[in-house]
Amino acid sequence: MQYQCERFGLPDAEFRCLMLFGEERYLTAKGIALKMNVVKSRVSKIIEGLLKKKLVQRIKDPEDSRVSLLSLTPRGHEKINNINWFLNDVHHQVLLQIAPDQRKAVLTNLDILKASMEAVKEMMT
Amino acid sequence: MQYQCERFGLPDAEFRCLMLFGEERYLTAKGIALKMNVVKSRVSKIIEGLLKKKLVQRIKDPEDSRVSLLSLTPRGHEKINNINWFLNDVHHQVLLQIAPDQRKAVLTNLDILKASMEAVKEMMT
DNA sequence: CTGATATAGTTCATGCCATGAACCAAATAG
DNA sequence: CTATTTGGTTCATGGCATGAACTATATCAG
Repeated sequence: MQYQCERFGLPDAEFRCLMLFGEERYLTAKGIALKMNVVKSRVSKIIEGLLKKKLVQRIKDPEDSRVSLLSLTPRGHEKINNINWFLNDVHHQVLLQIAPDQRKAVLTNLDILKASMEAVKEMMT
Repeated sequence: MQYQCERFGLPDAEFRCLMLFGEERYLTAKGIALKMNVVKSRVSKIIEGLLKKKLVQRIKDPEDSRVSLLSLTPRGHEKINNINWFLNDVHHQVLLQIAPDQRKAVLTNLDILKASMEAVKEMMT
């Protein structure tokens, strides 16, 4: 069902992890755990899959030999580009479905809703 | 992480299944599979959990002895009421965060977005 | 009526998602 | 130089979801 992430031949978690490298060149397991909001043991597993698929590579941090630095391989870069291309296309199509004079309103109202939901979430701690 | 469904002491899938009984008095495994969009074997598992928690009960369909009819127990009704109460409260609070003269706009724009996304989804078959 | 087929459910093996505890090794603080 | 903290890995556990194999009942065709 929800495995349309299959579109890119990646399990969901690996997909999300891979996309993090769009923002930063090097990531550590800890950093990924933080960004993905999962525990580090989970990250180990995810990285394992990505390494096996040769989408990321791992080098030792010269400054701290406990940490390993993860970065994209060429294949990883290529994959991300494909994904972004697809995603942009979909977003674009959705916007095209909306009457031109409404597009802006939809977007700003979405932001308002988001902010409201986050405020409530905050309140509910 | 996503287990805030823990709030109601139910795994996510059981929660979603339970809520289906708000719409209909009796459900069959097949019907649940359809509504939840999962395969029937999965439904067996979910029902098992709900039965063990005494939230739903099962009787034989007198018309067709292959099917069993699921319905809420009193505890199940009570649970659903609690959940609905909570959900309504949250939705209400979110609305309260939005400036009164914007509320309607947010809602209608959300509908527009939803429709657009569904249209694109349709197109992409 | 009877045999073939369709339908409702269960069980089992598999795989992904996520957590938490135990553990190792390197870094840092006293 | 110990003691503690920190970055990672491994393992056990449990929820989510699928698909194949199987049981039992229902229905259809001859």
